[in-house]
Amino acid sequence: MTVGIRDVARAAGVSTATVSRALGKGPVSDALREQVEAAVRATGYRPNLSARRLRSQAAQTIGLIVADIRNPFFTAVSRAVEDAAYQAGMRLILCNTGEDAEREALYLRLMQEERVTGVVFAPTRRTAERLRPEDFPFPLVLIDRTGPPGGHDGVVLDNVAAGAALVDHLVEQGYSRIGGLFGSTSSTARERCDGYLAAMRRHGLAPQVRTVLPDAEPAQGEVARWLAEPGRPEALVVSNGLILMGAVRAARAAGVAWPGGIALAGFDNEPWTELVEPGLTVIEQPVAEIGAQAMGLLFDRLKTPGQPVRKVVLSGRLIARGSTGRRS
Amino acid sequence: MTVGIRDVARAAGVSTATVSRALGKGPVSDALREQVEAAVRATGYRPNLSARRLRSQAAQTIGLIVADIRNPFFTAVSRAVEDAAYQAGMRLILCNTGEDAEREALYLRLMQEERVTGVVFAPTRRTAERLRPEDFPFPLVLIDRTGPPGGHDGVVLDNVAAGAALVDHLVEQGYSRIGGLFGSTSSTARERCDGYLAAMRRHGLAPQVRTVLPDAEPAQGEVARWLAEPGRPEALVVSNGLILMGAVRAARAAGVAWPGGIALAGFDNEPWTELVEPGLTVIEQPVAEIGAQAMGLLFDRLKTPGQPVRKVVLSGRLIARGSTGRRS
DNA sequence: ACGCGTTGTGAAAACGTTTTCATAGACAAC
DNA sequence: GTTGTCTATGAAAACGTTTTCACAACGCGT
Repeated sequence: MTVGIRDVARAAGVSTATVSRALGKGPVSDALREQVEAAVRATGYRPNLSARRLRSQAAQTIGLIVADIRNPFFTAVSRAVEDAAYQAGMRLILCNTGEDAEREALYLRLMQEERVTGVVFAPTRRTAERLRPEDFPFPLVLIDRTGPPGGHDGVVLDNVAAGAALVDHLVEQGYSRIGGLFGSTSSTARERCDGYLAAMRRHGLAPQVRTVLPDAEPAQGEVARWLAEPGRPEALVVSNGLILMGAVRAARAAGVAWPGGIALAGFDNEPWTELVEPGLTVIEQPVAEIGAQAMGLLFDRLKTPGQPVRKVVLSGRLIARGSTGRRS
Repeated sequence: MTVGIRDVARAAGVSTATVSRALGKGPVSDALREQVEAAVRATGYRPNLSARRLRSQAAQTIGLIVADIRNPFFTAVSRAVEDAAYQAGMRLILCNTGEDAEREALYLRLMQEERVTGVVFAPTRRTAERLRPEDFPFPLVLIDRTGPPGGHDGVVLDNVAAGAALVDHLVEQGYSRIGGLFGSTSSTARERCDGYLAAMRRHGLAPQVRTVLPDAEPAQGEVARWLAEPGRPEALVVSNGLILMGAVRAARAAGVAWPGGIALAGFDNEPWTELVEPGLTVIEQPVAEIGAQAMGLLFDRLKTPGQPVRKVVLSGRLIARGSTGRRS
């Protein structure tokens, strides 16, 4: 039925071993190599990667496990990861967990069964805490979210500093009743909250924190409720792009303009944050570099398994726009 | 080193065949099945999927090949495809081509070598034209873009109708000098252009068409140039979300307000199109359904290989917003 | 008591490669 | 001329499963 390496061997008048070597990097005379290549063209042979993987024990595959590819942060990171992977001759298996610990476990098990070369993973806080390196036969690089210190390689934003930077900026612009709305599932959101709290304390201001599932709809609901309350904040710091979108929606729906009605500052410099008047103040994450660094860490560990665990901490960049204009 | 099925068999005191059957669906007595399950737990056995695939000739893998996962249309579709795939117990291999025909060919070859169960593919026009079913040993479902009639199953938008609908809407709102800016690489863009042209003709208006690489930067540049010309249009129809973003950017940069300065209408109801004042008029595509239908077609063809080629044509929905407000 | 299908099991073949091992030949050194 | 070190090659083992095949044990109708 399907043409295999033995068909090629027969057509070229050589052994299967020689075909394998000619196609790979083994030592073969130029004459035979050409014969083999001709035979490959003649037969239309395509190697069977499952067989190759089984025999050579090298999957040449990396797994990418994120909460939701529709989150533009993960979209951008995944693109960088994919580029690096294919550049290294590896394929990418994509998994969306929807912030669900059970699916995380399921996919991690799947990765073991695939015998993948490595995994890039953005875990929920719950999973990150019980992630033990010795349970995984492959390098596991954490992105965006981080686990207990010393566990796995990872690349994250300096979330505490970023959270504080937003507060500092708002204070500088004349705001003092600053609320914080953070995602409930990730260590990242918690760190950003920590930064927020530290900065508020430093400025002698009273923090108001709420948490929410990190998606647009829950965030919109929570902000709508918040805006309707009597002592509502003058400014809001939120912990990611989806929540920011929910907040914008809620403010629009409530007819609250900004920065007049409520100042808004968040994370992720998505294209639309510049476009929605008068522009949203955000911390820009170096998304492409996060993905590239993650793959870098992964390849390094493959090359030098014994090396100490490394965490790359990247800095965000504050982009001030109209949504945090000076308080009048 | 790594624990295999024979280790489990030894631990359970049975043959490897029995282990395989106990884990799969073969007939095994309850007693032995329990013994096997215990042995699996005890040994921490994880099946090797490469070996399983090699032997059973069922890859349980579907490939997804798109231009760029960062295009929100593809992001949303891919999420739907992934959901359907994992629900059916299959994994997803993701590939970005960047609208490059060479990479498309590369990835299609990769899919053959992976012996995938099926592929969902959004080809460039160039590739779509030379896509012959007999070259592929697996079902290939085209999304968004379409090939020559009768070639492959596919699910697309009714692009001609959608392109015309935007023109009709603009005419109704009082515009007559309506330009069209379309992507240069996809059949989709061409069809939307056809719809635009037909509608313009029907209304007795003179069309002005330009094409551009379907990404935000090229589009922004083209629109900026266009706006600077003397006989510039009063309204612009563009063929996808990225181009729309470029157009908005260019209008902003040129200080041209809308709908006053230039009316804007495009495709893809991304969240930000509602948020950027006064809202952008777009054709909404049923992204989730496109992905789901594609997988449906794929599974149908696996079940009934001989059935005639099917093309599912879905309708877009016009969402009128402020960007095409009545011409004053 | 006999044949006969059914069911559960194990031995061994098969899947399509890569890799190990053995060997034949070429060439250099003594 | 013998020995030794290469290099290119082929035969066969190996990778870890599933599947085929053979067979024993069992219940059933005659």
